Amino acid sequence: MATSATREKILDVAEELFAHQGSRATSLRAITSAAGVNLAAVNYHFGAKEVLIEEVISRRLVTLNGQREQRLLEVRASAVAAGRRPETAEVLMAFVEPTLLFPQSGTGAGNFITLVGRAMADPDETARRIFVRLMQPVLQLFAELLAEAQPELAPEVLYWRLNFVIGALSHTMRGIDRCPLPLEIAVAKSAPELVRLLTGFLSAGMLAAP
Amino acid sequence: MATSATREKILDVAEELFAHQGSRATSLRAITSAAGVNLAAVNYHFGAKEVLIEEVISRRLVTLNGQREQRLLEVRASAVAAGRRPETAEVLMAFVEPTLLFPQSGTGAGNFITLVGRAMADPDETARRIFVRLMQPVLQLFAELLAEAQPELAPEVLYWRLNFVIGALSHTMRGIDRCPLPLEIAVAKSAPELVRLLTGFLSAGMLAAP
DNA sequence: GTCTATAGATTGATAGAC
DNA sequence: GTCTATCAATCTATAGAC
Repeated sequence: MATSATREKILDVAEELFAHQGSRATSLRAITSAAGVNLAAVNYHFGAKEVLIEEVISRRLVTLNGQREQRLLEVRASAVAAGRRPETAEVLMAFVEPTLLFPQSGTGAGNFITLVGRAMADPDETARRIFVRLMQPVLQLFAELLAEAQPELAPEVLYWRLNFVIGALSHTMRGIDRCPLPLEIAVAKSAPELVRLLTGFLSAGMLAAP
Repeated sequence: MATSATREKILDVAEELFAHQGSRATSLRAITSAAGVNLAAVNYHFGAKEVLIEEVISRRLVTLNGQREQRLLEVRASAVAAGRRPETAEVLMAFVEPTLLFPQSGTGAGNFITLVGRAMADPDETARRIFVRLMQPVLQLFAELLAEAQPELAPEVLYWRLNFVIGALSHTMRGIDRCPLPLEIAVAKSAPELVRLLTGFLSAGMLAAP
């Protein structure tokens, strides 16, 4: 049996604590006491802390990447059907929108987006390796579609611009429930507004003359 | 006496290990054995691990932020002298160029840029708090100059675009000595090329119609 | 300033009763 | 499946000889 009330409770609490402190700084005792379960339950259900980390990441990331992939393939299909190239703006929207709207998809999903926004920058090998492996296919597809939208762009320019896109997006993900930079002009924005602001910024950057 | 061979050796090794594993995952034993000094030397020279972390960050960040501030003030001064507004592209260049060229300013400075690129996303409160405090003044100045360059931009749009800039830059900093995203088209670039690519991308994003 | 030795706390993981 | 109790390892920090 894959599901169990205790198992799910552990996953939910671990997700929240990992998002705000990192997996390395979060002890199994902190998780089990906050979840109201016994310390030994973690090892009974997951075997090791590393497996718990992997499960916390993959549980929702598989779903999110499925949404991203579907949106990207729809963009490609409708471009092919119309006999045109995909547009940079719609490719970016297909990746960014599911990501920033994901917190609305279920309780605790907001913690998950913060967690994933940190995963790529995480100095902890364990978490980063798991994350990169799960992201590789959809990132590859994302890169292909951006290349189809701008075939005139040199591959290395496209590669680094894709990195700028991922950097801006993951920073936004980390700050989605609070203002990321502590400045006087800091103003919180709703997720749909952030989608619009971010895709507008990124489209202009991608389409800039090299 | 502020300098000592042992003290500097500890700082250099800690900088490298912190950059690649994070401060939390790096034990004092790992630092002292790699540095070839005694374990107790850390507490003799710094008093506590937290102070060592602060020292590693501030040692070079004060210098880097000084360069950034000087460049930003020069941009403002030359605009005032010419009776015009600062240009978005030159403001971005004043912040980005010293950052990405900093690794050439001394041995081990490349590790520092990787470290700082991670600091803002670091889940560890200690490192992030130290970092944010040191960054606040120059970030404030950076935001002011971007606002002077584009006074028509609503403050909240400017705030979030500044976040996109910082996100893209810090991601680039993390990957300056290797390719950040594991894709087939990954190609390493020299620091001056990255400066040009990044500022071009960011200028277009900042200047996009809202 | 540098060393050995160790205190004192916390960690991930497990054994075994129920 | 859940619990108590505990092991073995690791960590930061310090005391005190040299």
